[in-house]
Amino acid sequence: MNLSTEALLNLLKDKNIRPSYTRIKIMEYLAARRTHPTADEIYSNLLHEIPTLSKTTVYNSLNTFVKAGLVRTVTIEDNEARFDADTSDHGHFKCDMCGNIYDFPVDMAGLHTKGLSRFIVKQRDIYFKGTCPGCLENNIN
Amino acid sequence: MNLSTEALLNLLKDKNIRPSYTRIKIMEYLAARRTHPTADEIYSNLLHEIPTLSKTTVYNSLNTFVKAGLVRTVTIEDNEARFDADTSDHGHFKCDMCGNIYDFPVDMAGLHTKGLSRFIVKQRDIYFKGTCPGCLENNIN
DNA sequence: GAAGGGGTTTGTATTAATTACAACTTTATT
DNA sequence: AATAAAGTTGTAATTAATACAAACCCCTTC
Ligand SMILES: [Mn+2]
Ligand SMILES: [Mn+2]
Ligand SMILES: [Zn+2]
Ligand SMILES: [Zn+2]
Repeated sequence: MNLSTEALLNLLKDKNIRPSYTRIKIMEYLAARRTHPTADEIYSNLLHEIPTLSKTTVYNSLNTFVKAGLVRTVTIEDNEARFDADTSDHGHFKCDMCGNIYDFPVDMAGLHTKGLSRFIVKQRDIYFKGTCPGCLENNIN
Repeated sequence: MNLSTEALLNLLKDKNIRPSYTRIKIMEYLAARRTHPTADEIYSNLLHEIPTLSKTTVYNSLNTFVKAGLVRTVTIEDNEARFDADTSDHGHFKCDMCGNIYDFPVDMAGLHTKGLSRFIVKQRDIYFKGTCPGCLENNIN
């Protein structure tokens, strides 16, 4: 990730998404970090830069990106969707103490499943939960 | 699954969950099917049998079961939680046409991941999306 | 440069899943 | 039977997400 603004502009154009100022800012925000933010987090953090920003626009833009395949939804939590500009194969780990969501590499080709021979699989999501190294250290009682 | 009512009763007792009539009915409903119902589905379908049932009770019971590890939450959709009395290792496939959620076997031990050596993993969820065989057949245009 | 049109953004209202909470009921204990 | 503890219920509150119409922006055409 961490695309240049120009590379990002072409990414949107290729998908026939008009690269408006707001969309670029939202996409830049997502592409620049690994934090898998919620729509609300994106809205709150961009409000300083774009004082007229509406939360509906954030949702509209994110839905546009997801439909185009530029962004993936991370549903590791049951109460709110998170977003990820990294659409390459990887897993997500959520720490039950700090709430952070970490990326980790997964060998999708080596993932052995049964009974799906007649299914068409379009998307694979792998979600792990537990405790992260940082929280394990801080929690030496 | 498809436990006898007695086996189910012991399951609850072992976890120090008092086996009330409502809880048994909810647990039986879950254990008897593979459909991964929502809280609302459980509520609607049990209302005939338990006319005084409250939706809050369904949520309370499900949360109790999940905390005790008797039921798992399936967050394959971003808008509502689904529930599963089968807590053994298996994956979930959601068909984007009919919306059905299917179980499938996964070799969790053979799942190769990297960078998690210092993490404590407590839960593993595997969610696939695509089209199921039934919908593929019906859709021969 | 005014007029028009398509796409974008915005604010507000609405929907819907989930939780909070206090009153009420049932079950267990003495 | 009295009392305490746990479970259930109905209503209100919370909150993520969508619906929708008005306002806005940008580009083309006259
Ligand atoms: Mn990620
Ligand atoms: Mn299942
Ligand atoms: Zn942590
Ligand atoms: Zn299907």
